[in-house]
Amino acid sequence: MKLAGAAADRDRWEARDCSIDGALKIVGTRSAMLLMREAHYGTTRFEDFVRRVGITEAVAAARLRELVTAGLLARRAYKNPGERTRHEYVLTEAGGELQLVLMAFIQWGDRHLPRRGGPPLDFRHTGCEEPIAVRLSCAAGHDVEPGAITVRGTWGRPTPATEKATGKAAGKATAEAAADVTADVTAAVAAEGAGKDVSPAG
Amino acid sequence: MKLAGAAADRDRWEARDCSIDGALKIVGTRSAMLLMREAHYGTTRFEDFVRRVGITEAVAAARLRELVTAGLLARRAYKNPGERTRHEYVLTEAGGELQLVLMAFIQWGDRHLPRRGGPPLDFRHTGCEEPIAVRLSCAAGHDVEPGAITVRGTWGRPTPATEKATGKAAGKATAEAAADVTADVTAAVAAEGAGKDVSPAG
DNA sequence: CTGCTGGCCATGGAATCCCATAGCCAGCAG
DNA sequence: CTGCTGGCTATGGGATTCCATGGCCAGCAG
Repeated sequence: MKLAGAAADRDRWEARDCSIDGALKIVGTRSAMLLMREAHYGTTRFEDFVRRVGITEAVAAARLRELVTAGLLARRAYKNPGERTRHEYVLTEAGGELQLVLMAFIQWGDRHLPRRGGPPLDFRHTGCEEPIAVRLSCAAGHDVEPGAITVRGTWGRPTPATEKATGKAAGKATAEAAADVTADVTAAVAAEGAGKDVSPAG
Repeated sequence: MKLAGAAADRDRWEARDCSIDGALKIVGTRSAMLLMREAHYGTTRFEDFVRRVGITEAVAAARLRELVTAGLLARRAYKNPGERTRHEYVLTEAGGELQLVLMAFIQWGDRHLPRRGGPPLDFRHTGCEEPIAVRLSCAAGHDVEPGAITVRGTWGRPTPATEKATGKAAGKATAEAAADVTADVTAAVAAEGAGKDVSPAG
């Protein structure tokens, strides 16, 4: 990666609003990540989560509640005929998109974790049956080699992307930052409060 | 995802050798993941890691040592003229390939974390300057939609992939598994006893 | 009414992770 | 020789994360 533009001097900005850090606050624990793994494998019931992940009910209950609050899972009532009403945990859109993170982990682990006998699971494209890989590509369709990434801060002078990315919500901050690029990062990038408003989807 | 083949019945196998779990043992803490982030942003010196990640020296020292042991970073001596010998931490190949995990986290966080003003960083393909995305694709070049993944266990009858994946390192296991598919999962994937009948799921 | 099951909460204790503070050591500057 | 700086190590305490055990509750079976 190459830092450029407003991000060029790494000591001038703090990565406080970093998406990695934010994501880790939600799925940063082993139990949370493995629960999401199980959800992607199709598990929906409390007891199945507990058994398949190998955690205690207390931890499962706490973690599932957090994941529902964070909008990665939705808790839904359902009822099989002749049975009592139960609850199931289903992936929301946000939870479903965690698939790329899970697949990236799996791909990395399959390649770099010392293990006897190759990867335990085989992931293939349904239908064409070719093996699946996580890749980096740009909007022009090019494969992106690991070193060919340029990172820019969006708080400085607007780039083609920040024009529309920040235009709607941070016009003021953009103007400020454009005027003085030095002492800005914590004001424009970092922050603390959080609005949470999540809608369960598909 | 669709579970198929030997993996079809989720209650018949344990995900103990799971790559996600294995990866989390190495980069599962906030400090480790953020240190890897900084390494990808080009940081190499101890003090810079401490300051830029915002952790204490004690934690940085411990985590860096673990990451070196795990093979994600390499500790190298170097000497600028007129200065004492110092050590730098540089990415190994395994560490470099964690980029997909980091980018997947960033992409997910940029889309789903509530935030005002859009993502703080902008990642573009060096040269062509188009925005970068993490994607799933198969060896035939197709984009893989989230639902179009078929997951199979490699411990059962060999798939086209396990032929060569396990062929070099676990030829014996493959032979055993092919001969008798029953007491397999615990031996190949998990580790604990639970020999039950397995119907050749498909 | 009692028993059973699935889903969940409460408690106590252990382990892990982190911070803050306070050193230690090597080597260059003075 | 002393001071200073970068790169650590040590100690003590707090927060988080987890496990094990046990209890609570809803609702269906008997």
